[in-house]
Amino acid sequence: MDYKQIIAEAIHAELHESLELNEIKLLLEKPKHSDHGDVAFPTFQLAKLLRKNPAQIAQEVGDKLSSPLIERMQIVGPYINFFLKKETVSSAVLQEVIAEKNNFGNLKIGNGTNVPIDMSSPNIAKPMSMGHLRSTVIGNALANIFEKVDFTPVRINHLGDWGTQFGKLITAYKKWGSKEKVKENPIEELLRLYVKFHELAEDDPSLDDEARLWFKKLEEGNEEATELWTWFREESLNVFNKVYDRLNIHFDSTKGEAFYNDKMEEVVKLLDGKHLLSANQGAHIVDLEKYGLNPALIMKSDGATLYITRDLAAAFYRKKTYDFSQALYVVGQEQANHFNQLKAVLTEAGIEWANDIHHIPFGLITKDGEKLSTRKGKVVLLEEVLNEASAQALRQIEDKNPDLPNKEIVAEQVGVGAVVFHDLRNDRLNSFDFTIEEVVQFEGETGPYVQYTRARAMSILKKAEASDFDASNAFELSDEYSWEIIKLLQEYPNTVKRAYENYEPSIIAKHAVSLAQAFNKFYANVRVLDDHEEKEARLALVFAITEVLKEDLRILGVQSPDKM
RNA sequence: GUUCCGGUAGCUCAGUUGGAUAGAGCAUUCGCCUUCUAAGCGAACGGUCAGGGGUUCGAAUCCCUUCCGGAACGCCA
Repeated sequence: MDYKQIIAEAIHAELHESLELNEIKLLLEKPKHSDHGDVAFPTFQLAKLLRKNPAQIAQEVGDKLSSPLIERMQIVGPYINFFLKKETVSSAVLQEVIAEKNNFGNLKIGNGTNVPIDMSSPNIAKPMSMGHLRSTVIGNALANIFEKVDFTPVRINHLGDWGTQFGKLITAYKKWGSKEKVKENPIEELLRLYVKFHELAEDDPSLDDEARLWFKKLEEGNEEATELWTWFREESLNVFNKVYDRLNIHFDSTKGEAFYNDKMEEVVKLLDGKHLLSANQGAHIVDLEKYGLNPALIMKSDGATLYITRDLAAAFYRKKTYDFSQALYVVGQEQANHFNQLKAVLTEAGIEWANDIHHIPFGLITKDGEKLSTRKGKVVLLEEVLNEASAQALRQIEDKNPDLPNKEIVAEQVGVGAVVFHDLRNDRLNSFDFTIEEVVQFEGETGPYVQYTRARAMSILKKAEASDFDASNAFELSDEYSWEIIKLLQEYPNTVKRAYENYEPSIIAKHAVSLAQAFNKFYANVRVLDDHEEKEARLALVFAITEVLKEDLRILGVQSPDKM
């Protein structure tokens, strides 16, 4: 139920000569303080229009208004404050949630069109760090949000399985590596080799030459190089998949950078055909000065292609394969320049879908104030963070709820939930300095707090043996505590819409926290299971809470244990 | 140097399109488990919204400017 709409209609009935219906709706606001009512109409704009004192207008208009939804009105200076009939609104909102269940909040925006989402994209032979977590969980949450508003998301893991680093890796492996050690501990060993390479290459430039040579061989299909590359890739993927399983995130495509090796020549031809390429110090560039950007380097002086060439090839491939309405790239904000270039090159080439490409940037994670860098060995390993979180959750369960069945499973859901939720609860673009204490928290505005809240609600439903409700019943609630919940439930579709429009999962996370806070206040002050004339309506409210919290968490990629 | 992000309570952050008295969580102190899970609830403490100008009936929010922090800026991805 959209009560703002109904209030707007009531006002419009009196003011149709001065303002359009949606103008009125835009003016309506949600007061910050509950003693200012549920909806407020400020009359400043109207005062300007009618050249009258705003307080006077409020008085005159307010006197004439009426609607079955309005319990009472209060005119405070230039504001008309509306207090809604809690019973009527509660019933309508709960009927809606009960009828729609987890589909509550679904919107018809995308017409089912495809939206490829470039996300996660770890580099082969390197460990997954907290930085990859961000791309992975933000991408997954956006995929869920897009699905909820009727798009068809395509989760693409654009693996970093190509590039000059493989030349370095092969060089390092041949010099200092062993098959046994890699088999034993693939990522750790490959990382050790990679770090060692960089350390020694600082004093010995011949190593870089050798690495370049090996990469060249790899590009030319040299057997030994290809064999090593394939092996590194396989071992790495096995390790990654374990983490993805724990996060419960899966991909529709794992076509990585290597997949586009044979598709870049076409890009170069296309750009050349449009006379966009110019030679510069032996390299081929697209000049982007008119976009205020530095030139895009399409081909190096040695003939090798670059990152942007590959991403252009990928963009064309995705358009051809998915005919997308939008294409998202969930990649750190430090690559904003790259995506600006990508769009600018496509625009220069006259590609009409260039503006459907959206870079979804996110903030940097640092450790002790320093940027994480695999090369320097400065990493926060994702797997270790998840392990620690899960272990702490298990300790918490042993302490607070030792009789809980399936402790390990719940501990994993709670621990991983804490980490994922932490990454999604704030604005994507915020940077943060990593500390395990902050990430693995179970109290306050955290994932486990939301999970716990829902588990308490589930427990009430179980005791009442209430699992389903008839949406045609009336569910009239009158107390202040349920009213706060009702208002938050009512906002849900708009919350989903805002999350979609802003590509911002944190809007969902904030809604989950607000809802959980409102429910915990209700829980502390209102008895549900006691005999009371509103008991059935209260149970329905509890049911609605469990549904919407679960849906919020599902969108974020967090599990909802029924007990914890 | 240029461009882009950011600066709100001790710490981490909210603050739809500009609206009434700037809000949470953590931390600290103090209350609440014979009643639906205390991973909870309540209370106290805590602020020149970085500084200065401007636009407006009204600015944390928009514009200009200064300061501070971070990032990016052709042969890595």
